[in-house]
Amino acid sequence: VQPERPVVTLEHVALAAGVSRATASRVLAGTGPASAEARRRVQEAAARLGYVADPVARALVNGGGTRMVVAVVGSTSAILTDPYLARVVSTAAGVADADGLGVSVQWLPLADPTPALDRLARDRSVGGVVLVNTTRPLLDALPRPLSGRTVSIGVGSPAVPAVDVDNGHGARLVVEHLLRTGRRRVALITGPPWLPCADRPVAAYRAAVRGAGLPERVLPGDFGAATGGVRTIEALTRWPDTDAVFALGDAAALGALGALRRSGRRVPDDVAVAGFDDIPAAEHSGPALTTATHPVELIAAAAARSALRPTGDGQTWFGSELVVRQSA
Amino acid sequence: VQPERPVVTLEHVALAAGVSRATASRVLAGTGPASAEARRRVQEAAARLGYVADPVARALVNGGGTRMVVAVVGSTSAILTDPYLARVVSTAAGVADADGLGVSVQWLPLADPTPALDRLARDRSVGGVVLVNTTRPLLDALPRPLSGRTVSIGVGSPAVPAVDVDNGHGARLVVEHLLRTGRRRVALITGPPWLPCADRPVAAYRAAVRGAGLPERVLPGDFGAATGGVRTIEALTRWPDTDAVFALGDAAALGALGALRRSGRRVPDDVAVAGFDDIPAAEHSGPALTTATHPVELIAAAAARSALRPTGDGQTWFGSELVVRQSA
DNA sequence: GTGAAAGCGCTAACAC
DNA sequence: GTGTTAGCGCTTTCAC
Repeated sequence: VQPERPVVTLEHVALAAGVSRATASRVLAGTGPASAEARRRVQEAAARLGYVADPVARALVNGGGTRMVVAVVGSTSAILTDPYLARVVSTAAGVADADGLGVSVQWLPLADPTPALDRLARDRSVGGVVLVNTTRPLLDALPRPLSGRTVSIGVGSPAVPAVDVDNGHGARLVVEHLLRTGRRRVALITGPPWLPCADRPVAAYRAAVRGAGLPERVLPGDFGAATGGVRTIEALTRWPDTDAVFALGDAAALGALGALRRSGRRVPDDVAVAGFDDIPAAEHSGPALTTATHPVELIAAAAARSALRPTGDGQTWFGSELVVRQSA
Repeated sequence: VQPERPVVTLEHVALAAGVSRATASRVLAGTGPASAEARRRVQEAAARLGYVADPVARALVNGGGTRMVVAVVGSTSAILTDPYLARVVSTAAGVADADGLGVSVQWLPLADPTPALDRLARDRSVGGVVLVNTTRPLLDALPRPLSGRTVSIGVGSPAVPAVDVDNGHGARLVVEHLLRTGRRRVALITGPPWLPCADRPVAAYRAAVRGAGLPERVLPGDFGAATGGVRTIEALTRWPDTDAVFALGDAAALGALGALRRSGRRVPDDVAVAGFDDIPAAEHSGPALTTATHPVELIAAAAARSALRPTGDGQTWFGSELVVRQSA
């Protein structure tokens, strides 16, 4: 039972304005010439009738698709419930709405993303793709038809523009803060090893620490709180004089906080903890987390916009700022 | 420069299978009769050519729309960056993807939602609507064409089915836990007064507290951390013997935690704090937050599904469970 | 059971 | 400038 739907088509507007459909279309779509008089009458009629162009018909004829898909790479589909991803999708959905487009989310299996990518390339409803957590091999294997309307949040490639936070700079700010406040043995808990956009902050950490003549202590993480806790204990076992833990990702840092609390260490007295991203929860942990900002909404909006209308920019990095709270 | 897009249309499949477009359509769409032989040949051809029906063309002819919109009521458009909303949108986007549909988010001004709703009703690309944070008046003013493909997360109406967490029961569990553990002066910080789905937990609180012969102490909140903190201090000023604060919404509870810490009270020793929703951050606050679960993903998925394909269920409530941590 | 033909609502050539 | 004429890719009567 299809409920009755309003039927105000271009035809009606044209009729009411006393012009042809073509003229009405030109006026309303803003393409092509039209006399001032015609323009006025069409607009008046459209407004009076409450005409809204059907994005579907429009999409059919000019082939721009009807949706943008946010495709996220991960080892399991559990990545789909990630809060960070949710913010990206939600922001993209707000941007796409302005064009009458929708947004979908899909999981791209890290192990074998090709079938999913091919399906995306074939699907003519897909107007643009925003890749999240991409790897270089995946970018290089991107089906031809997708290039030009795909943008990556994270690492880019010659064919795929990238948008991201300047996490190299953000990480440097955090490490410098740690050193400035007297920390001398800083351990770093990284993101997943396969994720290339998490390499920049690691490099920044190494440079800063080495530059100060201090030891590099790097442990692989996965952005998760549980792993953050485990690696923290590991660091303190392996290097008992560790006086600061810097986790890439606030969730991991919160995990570190929990592990330290359980093991009887005082934060920041015994060991300082810093995170990255400034998620909402960072403000409310005990103690509140020192971290660096990650303007997810800005990044997602920029990515969504350029997936829909390619800009030609190869690389866009948004700034990251230090947020000093209690934990470090 | 429109990049080359794959062009395998029904026409090609029909040609390759040696049948007419009509027959190919019947086979592929699964509607109408077709001989076993025709069926086989069409399917083989489709598979071989990698044919994927164009959802846009399909939508144009059968009018189901190409997207679902999540419309959220709020006093300002800032509501669009709410993490809870993000989880709803992201989940809906996953569900819609299965149908080749996208999802958009729109803000419905609390003060005057009508223009936005009318636009929604007129927009033929809108296949379904999921309302978030609705009010009864808004539901009653829902444009006709929208009914039947709209579902509300929160409060419902005769015309609009509702999906929500059973927050009445969840709130009862929390209050009972508080009383069971010896609390006798429990203050409640509510959600925004205009939000009807936040009434059930208030009623549950009143019933539980009154049933135990204890005083009712209700303060209006808005789910925000800042207000949570302010109201907590207010409660302790007005009723100094308050020994527990129950905030509807974990963010508000986290705000309460922060305010208590700053004012020198110990949690849970001096006053217990409980929240509602079990957001990710609840686990990592100091102390970790006692709360009740809110299966947002389950709810959003159910809502999205029934917006797309009406089920006829009037009201669906998902369970809420007590999560006891350190704060109460 | 199958094909021919008529649209869905819009845009884009191509004459006038 | 403006109207006429074709389609975009699909589903769907309606004859056969």
